Amino acid sequence: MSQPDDSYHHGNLRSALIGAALAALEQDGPSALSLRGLARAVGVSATAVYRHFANKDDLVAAIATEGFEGLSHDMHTRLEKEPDADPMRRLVILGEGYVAYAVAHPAHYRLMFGKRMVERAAYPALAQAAAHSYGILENAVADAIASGDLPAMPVKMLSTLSWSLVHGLATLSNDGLLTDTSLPASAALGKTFTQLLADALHRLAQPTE
Amino acid sequence: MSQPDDSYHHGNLRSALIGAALAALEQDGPSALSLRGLARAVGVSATAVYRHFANKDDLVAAIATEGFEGLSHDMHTRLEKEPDADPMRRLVILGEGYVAYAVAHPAHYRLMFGKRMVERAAYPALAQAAAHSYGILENAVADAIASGDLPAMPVKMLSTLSWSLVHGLATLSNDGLLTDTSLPASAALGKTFTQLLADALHRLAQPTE
DNA sequence: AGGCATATGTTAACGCCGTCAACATAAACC
DNA sequence: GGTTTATGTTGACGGCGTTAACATATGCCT
Repeated sequence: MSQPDDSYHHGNLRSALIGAALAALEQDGPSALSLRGLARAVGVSATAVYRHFANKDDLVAAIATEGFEGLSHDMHTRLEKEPDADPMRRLVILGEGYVAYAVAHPAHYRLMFGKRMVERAAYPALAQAAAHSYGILENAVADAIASGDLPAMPVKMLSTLSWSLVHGLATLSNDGLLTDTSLPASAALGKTFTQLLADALHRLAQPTE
Repeated sequence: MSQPDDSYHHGNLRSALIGAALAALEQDGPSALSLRGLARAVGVSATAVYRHFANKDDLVAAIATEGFEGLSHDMHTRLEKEPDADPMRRLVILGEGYVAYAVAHPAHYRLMFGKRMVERAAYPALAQAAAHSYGILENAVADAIASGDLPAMPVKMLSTLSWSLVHGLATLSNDGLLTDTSLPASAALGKTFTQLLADALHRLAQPTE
């Protein structure tokens, strides 16, 4: 009679709140997220939230942290599906997966990079989760440089370049800026762009041959 | 005794409000932007704002519109400074300028792509200003394709790719995600990345030579 | 110049929000 | 069994966006 997940005082409020928050996010967008609304949705008084989160930023940070963990998990899973992929193929898998995750969870993704999260320093778990996600990319880039598939430039440089590309595509798509009908869907663009960048940089790494 | 800019009922409230909003934005970030606060700063009652803006979104849209106009102006100015630049050089100028503008006005830039602006359809002036900014980039990409400097791919594809890169870099920088000390400043990264992408795509456009 | 229509601004109020302080109750532990 | 601790509630405060009703200045028409 003690599942790790629910069953005590009033149910597992903390995770119930996060669940309600995710639902509200994907349904009504980040601006509609309110602590009182969540409490209402879960059937609890407004201030009960403060037994589990110091304040709204704290809740948002927890959700953002979950987002980065989900992203990392997603990318690992995709990599494991192709164990024999070479470094460049792994990079493309990551880029494609990154964009796919972002467009599959637009409001969540927005929250992960939202305004209040600029002070990540105050939320170590969030900072660590974000750093871990980035680390997956950085490792793949480092491998591709080591194998000679990418130009011999600083790892952080090429990692940031790649991250910028997929993050930019993801946010443009989630913000509704890519409405041109002649363009493929954003998830497909993620693959195309990553592949294109990989090919172009690969070519750059082989000077004359 | 009738300058076009101020002097009537209480001063030019509309532009005073926008000015106060920009100041508040750069100082305290977008989340601290409140209509009541602006009214207070300008020395006017809270509801006076509604004589000039239908609601908060309307104000934000006006500010975002100004942002895109400023961005377009900035990019045009940079292009005019190098009248003899070839298509690829013009692309690099645009990419560098884009990032420079974003990091010079971080809060303003965030607002331009903020959550509430997803419904750009409701604000034609904003949609048009944004489309114009994008058009500058698209023209430059089209020229570079026509001159054979970029691969013969759909213009919108390469334009969106370029935009994604600089937009991603800009937002990552503005959100404080590029804290690695070994990395150059974001404005410099803007130039580096754009140049790198241009070189790589250029190389891709010359298959075997 | 006088008078009306319009543009602009104010006061008061509503319901929402985040948050705090004080109080209540259930669980856990000795 | 009684106390500590975790969890939840009520009530209140000030701030927010927004509306309705009222006030005043400006500008236009004759």
